[in-house]
Amino acid sequence: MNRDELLRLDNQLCFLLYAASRMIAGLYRPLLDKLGITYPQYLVMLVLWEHGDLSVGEIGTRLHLDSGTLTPLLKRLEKQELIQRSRSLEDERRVMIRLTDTGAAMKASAYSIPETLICNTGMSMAQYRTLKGELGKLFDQLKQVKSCAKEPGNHENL
Amino acid sequence: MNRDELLRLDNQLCFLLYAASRMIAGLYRPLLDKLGITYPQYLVMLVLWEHGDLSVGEIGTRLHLDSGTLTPLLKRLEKQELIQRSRSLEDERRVMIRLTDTGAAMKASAYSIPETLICNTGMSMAQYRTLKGELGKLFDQLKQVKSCAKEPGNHENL
DNA sequence: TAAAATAATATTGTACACAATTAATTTGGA
DNA sequence: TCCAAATTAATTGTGTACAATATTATTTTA
Repeated sequence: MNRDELLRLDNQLCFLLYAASRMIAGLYRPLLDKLGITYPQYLVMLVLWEHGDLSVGEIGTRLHLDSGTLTPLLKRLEKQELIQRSRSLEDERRVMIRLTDTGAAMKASAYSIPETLICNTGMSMAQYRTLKGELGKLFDQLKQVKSCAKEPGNHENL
Repeated sequence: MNRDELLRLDNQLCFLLYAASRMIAGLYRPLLDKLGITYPQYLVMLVLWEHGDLSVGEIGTRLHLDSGTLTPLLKRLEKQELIQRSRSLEDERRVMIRLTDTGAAMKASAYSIPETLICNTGMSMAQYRTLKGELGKLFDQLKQVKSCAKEPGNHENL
């Protein structure tokens, strides 16, 4: 591949990721509209349905989001009465997120979403598994790169 | 997989896409900071470097972005004097985007980016090719789904 | 144990995304 | 030809992302 080929949009893996991610989020939208939540809010709900009460930071670790993103998002979920936010008693720096009854009950309405979505993408089960495997590998590598970049003295390598 | 398994974050292909896409964008950031542009702005520059002058709509078709996103982004690129915006003379609805000399010259500084980035992800060449192939397939299928949804009378299927 | 370092969250500011609406222009019939 | 439909961008409003900073609470350490 020559220099110009390397810069062609179609040759950018990053663009495929970027575009596919947004297109998939677009497929979620009509399903999540029925629940009255956005796609990032849905990811937060998934984490809470799976793990129960978590602090803002623990949610952020799992979703790779910081408080700048999560704080306003969680306030919106609180306004919808899907979660409750409260300072931890043991450590008053932490803000604990707890599902309300409404929020916990929403899980029942969500069970059908994953399958509907895979179906709507038009992917075969084999294709789904392959892609998930490859993306999982990339994801794990990227997590390593990220944690490596955070080590002291490694800020200039990237 | 039972119902609860289906809703686990780790089982969501969409989350892998979403997280990996943002992490990759994070790897681009230090490289693009040197050029003074953001990742979506870089994608616009890629399209212009590849195709020359294009209308706002043509850029949007290639990047799957609408004028609500592109108009302010392009105004920022114009302020940096990387592009020029001007109404088409043949069709005054269209706004043509043209690279300035500075914008065209920036391509030379970008040639090294794709390889640096793949290297920084830690992916092998084989892994890169496999993932790109699988993502390409998904992308093409999603494009079909999207165009299908746009056909009259198909709004409720998704 | 008091000051310094660290940690957790919130806030501020900039830049996307995208739905919905608006405005201007072009096009295609009746 | 004239006008309704379609096309193209811009605008408005909401909701992420994320860097940088601020704030408050905890932990370390001198």
